[in-house]
Amino acid sequence: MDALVSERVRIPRGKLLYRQGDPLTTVYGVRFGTLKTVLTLQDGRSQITGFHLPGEIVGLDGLGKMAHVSDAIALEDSEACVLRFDELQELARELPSLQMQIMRLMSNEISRDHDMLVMLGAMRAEERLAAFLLNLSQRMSTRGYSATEFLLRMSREEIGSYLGLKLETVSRLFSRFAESGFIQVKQRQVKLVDMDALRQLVGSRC
Amino acid sequence: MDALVSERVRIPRGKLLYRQGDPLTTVYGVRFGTLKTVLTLQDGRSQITGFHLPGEIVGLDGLGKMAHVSDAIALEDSEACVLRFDELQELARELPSLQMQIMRLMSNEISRDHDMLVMLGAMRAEERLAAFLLNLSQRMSTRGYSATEFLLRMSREEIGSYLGLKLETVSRLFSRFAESGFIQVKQRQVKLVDMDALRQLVGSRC
DNA sequence: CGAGCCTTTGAGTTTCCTCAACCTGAGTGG
DNA sequence: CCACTCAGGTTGAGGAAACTCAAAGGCTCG
Repeated sequence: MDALVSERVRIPRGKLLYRQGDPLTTVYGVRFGTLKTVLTLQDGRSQITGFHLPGEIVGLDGLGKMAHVSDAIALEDSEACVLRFDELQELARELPSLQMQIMRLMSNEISRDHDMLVMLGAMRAEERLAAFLLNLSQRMSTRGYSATEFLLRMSREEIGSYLGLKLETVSRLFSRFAESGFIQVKQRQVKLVDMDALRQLVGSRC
Repeated sequence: MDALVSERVRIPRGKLLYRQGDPLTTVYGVRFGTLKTVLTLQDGRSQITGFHLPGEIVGLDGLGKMAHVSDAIALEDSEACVLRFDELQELARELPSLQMQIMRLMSNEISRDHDMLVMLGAMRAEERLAAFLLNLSQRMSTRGYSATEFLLRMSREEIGSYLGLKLETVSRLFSRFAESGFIQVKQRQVKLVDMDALRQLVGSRC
């Protein structure tokens, strides 16, 4: 796998790694930092389709059209390794396990997207934010960071865009969660105090 | 591709093709009929993640976990061809074009899901239904059916689940669209009268 | 240290949901 | 063949959730 990494790119905060419509010749593995992928409609409305942490692959969604279908933007100074898609394909031919690995990655992305559909389609604002925090917590912990205390790399507005809510709603929810003693928030520093309460929030509703 | 089709299965209306949690050894190509895929939460709430017409592949989302992550249910008497996944993988090794084709399929599904995320996250009820009808129209027409007149295979409730709305809301929207002269509806028979108006609905909002 | 962005909070509004009643049409049994 | 039943669909009234608009305070970064 490492043999594929032909080069690396640094993406300063706020800069694009790729742009909607760019021809797709490469996909990227996030090395460090955080990216968001954003899909923009003709009328200017946009939706964040994902936040991407180190170890995750971005760009796979454009493979069918051989062109990127979203913008990828760095939320903080980040680095990604470049995976030339033709080389990847070449190597996959010789290495069935890699082929399987790629499919697994894509399948997991589909699965993740379906979870998001449930979130946007069937959950209330409160539940969405709780689910978001728990998901982030889980991902941070698998990367060796604290599961309970971390820094949000994204603004309230970006969280809102991801969750299908307005920034004011997100802000109010943070305040409400803090009031209820579920979390502590100081700006973008978040501490999950009562994860069980959050889990119950997500799992509740009948 | 045809060599892969080891067998076919008929799925009578309302019956399951596979169930959430089933070990994944096969994926399916819809032959005729219509399927829905449904993701259910612990608390019983569920979300329809897709409607699947002939020519589409279902089951790819479970590949990462090697287990199905949704239920697939027939909306009408349907038939699917069974693609054994191990054979598929085997053949893909020899046939790079097939490998590419599978990736393309999965990528398209990711892309489609992202469009759904935008719909659920950034669009109003009215826009969602308009987008749904236009999408269905487009898919019917690529299958050789009329782009303007077709039979909905799903109930108002199922449309609602897919679009993140309640059945009453869907019903009211149908009535409103009909009143405005955009469509004609009689039960599940729909006729798109003014597709441009529908397109404008989707593309509006600033 | 100032400018601008991000965030918080409040008040009022809109959208969609909930609950409820009623209608319609397809299938069933007398 | 007709009345009955029942699931699916429509429509209305009222309410809740989230949005919009607005104002003010707090960080961050140049």
